[in-house]
Amino acid sequence: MLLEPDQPSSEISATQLAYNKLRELILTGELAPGDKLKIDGLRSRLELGASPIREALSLLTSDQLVVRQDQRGFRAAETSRENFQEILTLRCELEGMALRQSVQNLTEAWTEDLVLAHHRMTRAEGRSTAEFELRHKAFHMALIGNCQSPLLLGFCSQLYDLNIRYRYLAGRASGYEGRKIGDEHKCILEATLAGDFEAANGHLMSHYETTGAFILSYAT
Amino acid sequence: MLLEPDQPSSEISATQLAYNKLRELILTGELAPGDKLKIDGLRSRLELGASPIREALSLLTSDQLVVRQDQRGFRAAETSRENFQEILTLRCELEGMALRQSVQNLTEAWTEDLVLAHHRMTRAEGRSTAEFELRHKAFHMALIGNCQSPLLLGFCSQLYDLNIRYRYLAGRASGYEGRKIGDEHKCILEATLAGDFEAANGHLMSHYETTGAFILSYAT
DNA sequence: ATGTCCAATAAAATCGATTTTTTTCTAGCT
DNA sequence: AGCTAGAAAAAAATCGATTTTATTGGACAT
Repeated sequence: MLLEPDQPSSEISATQLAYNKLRELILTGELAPGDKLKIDGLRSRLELGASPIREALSLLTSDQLVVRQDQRGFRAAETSRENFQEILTLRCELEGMALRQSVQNLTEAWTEDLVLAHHRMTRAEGRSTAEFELRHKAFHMALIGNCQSPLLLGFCSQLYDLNIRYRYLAGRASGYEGRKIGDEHKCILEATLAGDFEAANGHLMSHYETTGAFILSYAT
Repeated sequence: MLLEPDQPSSEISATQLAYNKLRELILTGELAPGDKLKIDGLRSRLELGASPIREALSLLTSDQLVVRQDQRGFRAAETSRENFQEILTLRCELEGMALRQSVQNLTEAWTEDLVLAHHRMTRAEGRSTAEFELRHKAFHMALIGNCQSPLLLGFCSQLYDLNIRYRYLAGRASGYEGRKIGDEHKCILEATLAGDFEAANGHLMSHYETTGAFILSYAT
């Protein structure tokens, strides 16, 4: 018989590790927009060789979180009011599209995924920001996860990340103060479970627009 | 005085070179769907070191042209009928969206871009496939290039590439035989220049649907 | 003073070699 | 025969060092 030797949480490649860490640093603003990302600096900061770091930076470039300059290295992508608007608008359009398709294909299995994702998010509300943000994204992805288009989901995931970066940059918790965020999610969930696309989409869009307006009011 | 010493066409990084070549090889099917992409093999084939090749493969992974497997290397992405359908559908939706916005913002400068792109495409008709495909993509990107959303353009560009790969795989020229492709483009162009989104979109969509049907009829 | 050229420094990009991991092959066992 | 374990081979992933490219600072000439 073959026993699994209790994999010691390694198993993950240095490239993946670098990607995860750098992504986190940029999303949270610890690496600020426009910052030069020197290979040597990151090498000592992450205690990794140049190769996995360069690979990770290449991946982040495709995610629009990093910009590569000819032979002059990498920087964290700049931010701007226009860029934020663009992300917000496009996100609404693509997620609306994906939500419509998801609701059209409504199944019992997906219903269960949704309920579960929502439950996990509410349970994570008290915990760390990182934990909640993870569950929050999972919930939003679950809402559109039944759309039968992996490519569209990938685009939405990317836009979600670009958007959340602005929320971090505007200061922690911003966008959520003074709102019953739990209620908003509940409305979206219930309309979706009921198969009512128009209602669900309305709630979802106003959820985004409200958060967006908050963030814009904070921006330079 | 400072003379430009007639840059000897280098200036391009090994990574970019690897990216361009590999992308071409995969799009044209010279590297077939599912093919194992061994670093050593590519190293000798492209006469480059491992680092730029790995970086290029990472970028192509984000493009969905390559798939990375844990610590088991890279392969050319698989193809399937469903995947093609997904690409086609999503492309129609996103390009429709982008075309609408482009037409709404119609300007004299953009009009000129369009006419120019169309002219270059028609002039390239007799020349090499590579030359024509370049101009063909440029024309289609120009049609939606006035939409004021770089992110959306990026998505469309990616979908265009994924789509054209299927056209190559179905065999050269497929999708175009027995059609007056020039006329189709002309219809799209003229409706767009006239600011008639509905007409332009109709022509564009049927252009894609027709090509799509051709390709599907060839697929396994 | 201002601008240009050149040397010195710093950083990016790339390569070759080493280390890990996966895959393949073979011998031994039931 | 079929299966498992372990050795050998192959490939991926990573590292350290080298090469190339960009940036900085200073001397010289206008």
